[in-house]
Amino acid sequence: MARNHLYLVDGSSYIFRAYHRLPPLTNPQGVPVGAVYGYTAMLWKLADGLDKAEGPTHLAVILDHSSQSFRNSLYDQYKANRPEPPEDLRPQFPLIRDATRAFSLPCIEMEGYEADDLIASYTVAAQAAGWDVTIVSSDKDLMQLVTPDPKGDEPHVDMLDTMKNVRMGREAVFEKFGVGPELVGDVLALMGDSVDNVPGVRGVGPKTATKLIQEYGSLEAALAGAETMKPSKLRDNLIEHADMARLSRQLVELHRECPLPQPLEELRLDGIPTEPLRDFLLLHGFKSMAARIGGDAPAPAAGAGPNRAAAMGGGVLGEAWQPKGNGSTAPAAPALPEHPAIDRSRYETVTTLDALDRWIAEARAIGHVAIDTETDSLDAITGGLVGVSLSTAPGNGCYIPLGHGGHDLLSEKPEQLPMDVTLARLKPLFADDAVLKIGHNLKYDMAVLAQHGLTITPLDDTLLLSFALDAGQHGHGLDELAKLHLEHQCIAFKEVCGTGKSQISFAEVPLDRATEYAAEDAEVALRLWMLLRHRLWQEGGTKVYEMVDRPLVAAVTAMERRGILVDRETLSRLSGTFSQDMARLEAAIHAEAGGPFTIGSPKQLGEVLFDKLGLKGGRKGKSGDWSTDQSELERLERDGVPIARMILEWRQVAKLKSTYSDALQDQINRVTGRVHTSYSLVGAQTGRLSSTDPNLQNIPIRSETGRQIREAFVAAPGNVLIAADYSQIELRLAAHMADVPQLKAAFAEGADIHSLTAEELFGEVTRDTRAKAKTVNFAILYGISRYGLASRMEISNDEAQAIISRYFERFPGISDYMQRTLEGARERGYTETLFGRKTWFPRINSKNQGERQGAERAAINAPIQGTSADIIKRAMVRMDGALADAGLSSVRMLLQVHDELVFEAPEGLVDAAIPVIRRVMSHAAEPAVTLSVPLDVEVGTGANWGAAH
DNA sequence: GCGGGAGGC
DNA sequence: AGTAAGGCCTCCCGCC
Repeated sequence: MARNHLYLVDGSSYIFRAYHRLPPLTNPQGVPVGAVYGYTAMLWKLADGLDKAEGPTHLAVILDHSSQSFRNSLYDQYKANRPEPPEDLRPQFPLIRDATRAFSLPCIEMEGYEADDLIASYTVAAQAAGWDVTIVSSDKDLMQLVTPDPKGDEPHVDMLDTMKNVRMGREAVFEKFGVGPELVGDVLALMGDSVDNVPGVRGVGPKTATKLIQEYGSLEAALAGAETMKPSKLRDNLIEHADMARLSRQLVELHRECPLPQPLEELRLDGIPTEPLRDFLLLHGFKSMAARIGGDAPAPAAGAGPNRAAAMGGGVLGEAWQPKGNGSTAPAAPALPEHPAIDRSRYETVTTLDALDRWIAEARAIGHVAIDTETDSLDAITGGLVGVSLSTAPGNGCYIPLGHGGHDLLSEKPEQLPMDVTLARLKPLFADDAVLKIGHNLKYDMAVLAQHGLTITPLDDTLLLSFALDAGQHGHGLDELAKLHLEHQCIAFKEVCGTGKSQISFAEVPLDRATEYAAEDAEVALRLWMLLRHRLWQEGGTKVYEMVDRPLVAAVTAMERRGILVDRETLSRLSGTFSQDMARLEAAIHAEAGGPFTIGSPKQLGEVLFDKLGLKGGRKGKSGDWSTDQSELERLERDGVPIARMILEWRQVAKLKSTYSDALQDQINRVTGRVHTSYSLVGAQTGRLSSTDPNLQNIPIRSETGRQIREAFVAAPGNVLIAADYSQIELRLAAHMADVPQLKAAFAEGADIHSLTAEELFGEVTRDTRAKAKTVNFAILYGISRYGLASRMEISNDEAQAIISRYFERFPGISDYMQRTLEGARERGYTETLFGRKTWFPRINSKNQGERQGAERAAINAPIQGTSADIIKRAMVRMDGALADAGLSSVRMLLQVHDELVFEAPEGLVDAAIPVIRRVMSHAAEPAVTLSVPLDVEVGTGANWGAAH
């Protein structure tokens, strides 16, 4: 018999978060109900988990009765400077009680006590009765209640963040505070809380507070130890504000012995009467939820898009709360309110400070704002800011021109606000924790604004939202999404600025036209955000978005801005050598061919080789031309055709020269003197990053000639480059995900994985069998076929098939994994990484064999490649903080190459940096995922990138 | 603007 | 019945 499990819902804090995270819905009476909707859906989800292992047997909602509590008598400033809740949130407070009553759930509040104290008291009482407790909240104060050290069968207390759908136990508390729950109060007392106006100690934030408590073991010990600390500002502050710290400790202490207004047993959850609930849902227009109760509720509107499938799930609630088979019964949302069509004539051009302030106030009042920046070039690192557009709701938008005109002596500079004054006013808004900034590819806007000292936080990015939901389904450009989701055609950039030679800078666009274009982008981003946020929340996928991609924006922006130093001299010397090599080879090739032709033209080359010279065995591609690819030329070379080798060499040198030694010189930024690549966070369907302008993820390394290019990537004077890469990460993940005991054991022991495979496949380990085994291992990751392996290994299809069969026999987990993955992809249409990142495969059930097989191979590869991408991204998100915590802020992460991170560090700090880098990377999967294989990280250092390997 | 070819993981 | 037959990318070039 499972024991009782009490869920305590922190209703007051939930509604604030729901308000900021959900679209501003209104009910048929025009009352805003976005937060109420979120709250209702959350209750639904919780009550729906009734029969599940971790689900509630008892449940109560706890609310703040009033803002007065014993804390006010301790400290009259407590919560004194809390801002008033936003206008459209206030009417939603009483509705929270209505919603709770509609579910016939107990709603507990008490004069003079805050919700936190009631929650603490119920938690303690339930624990004493031997119950488990889950606190539904993300309030950091409540983390003090999490059971410090769950042993065996003792009842436990954890927290559940329903918005992010994550449970937080002791580990999560550690991750956040660096100490166990029992010391959280001490940390909180030191750091203070500006929202609640808990004073703390001046100059002590979360980092220092954690460090002090870790070092001294408690607040009192830290205060006592201050006297013996070495003289510093911190020491002075600790001594001077010791009383404030002690007062703060009392303020954050939870009152655990409040009288319980309702006894524990009365909180039992055993069925929800449907009548009052349906009435409530219909009253507020939550139609699809109402429809799922059954009865005479009207069916959701036809064509409700993504909501429809969920709405047709039907009947869950009416049938005594049986959870559905797969357990993930996110309630369907009400149809989003119809917004008026986009009307560009309503946009405002902001040219006065009064108007600017009005927009800023509007953004603060509503709690979110969509932003977009316009520049005079695509280069975000040094491009000039031309204007900023804002939108706070469907139907509005403005453009603030800042850098128009002045480039053309004939045209006058239009009337506009001064840039410095405007940015000074926008700066606090863009950094305001209470105002969510929405945009499409905010990494670009962040880079542009960073030039002026502005930061953007917190943020939501519609590009990343779309990617989290629909990777593999379609592109994620703003215009494409507007067409797809809003049925709206955006003004194209080229309609405003033209193309080619006659293209003008955005700074030259007349203000009326610029306003239409720029404000439209902001409004479209805002409307998309409403839709996509909502879908993400319904369809799942928030975890990877919240924990990985969203925090990555700032990390990647910082890397791009840092850039990497490239030595022009080295490159131009290489270009010279390559020119000579090419001229020499060209002469020899022409002599051999009996006349000049364009070697770089595969068409001409094919004709020369197979028609003119009459070489045998060529094959033709679908264009009807002879194939002249590497394998074809290598075949000719083996047949003793000397021109083949020369052509191969010519191609290699030509590639290196045009793509790297020549092109990279042009990419050195005039202003910074460094090369700043641009990373796309949505460039690869699997979740990998991609790099462009220039692509720094394909700098040569395999050939000796190519490797010389790497030597041009150098550390700044006094610094060293550190290259850290995951060893065999994809094979390790395959071993874990497919659960292959031999492979896992080999990785655990640090054995050579290709040798092990060679032993298993061929019975002996030689240079030759090891090389073959390596090829097979990689082919497996890419979704093997006997044909592919045969051509790669230059053996017959039958031989290739025999090797594959033997591989599957030796490692049965691999073929099971492939089958499972494919079945999942066929049924659901997508695959998932260990962290829950989805990739869609719309062609997985195609009737076209080629398409289908291609999708199958991709589907086998995606979870492995994608999990690897998730892991290195998690490492990147944590890296700067970890380095800073270790006092290594001057160690800078510069590049990511899929399984490698490159850093630049002052010479004296290299030895200190390496263990930090290694630790962050090798533990990056944790705590979300515990791998059954170690993640080894190989680290090299050097004056240049070539030497660091 | 496409496709072949080649650089990386 | 026979074909084509390794995953994820970006960049350059010739050619249309």
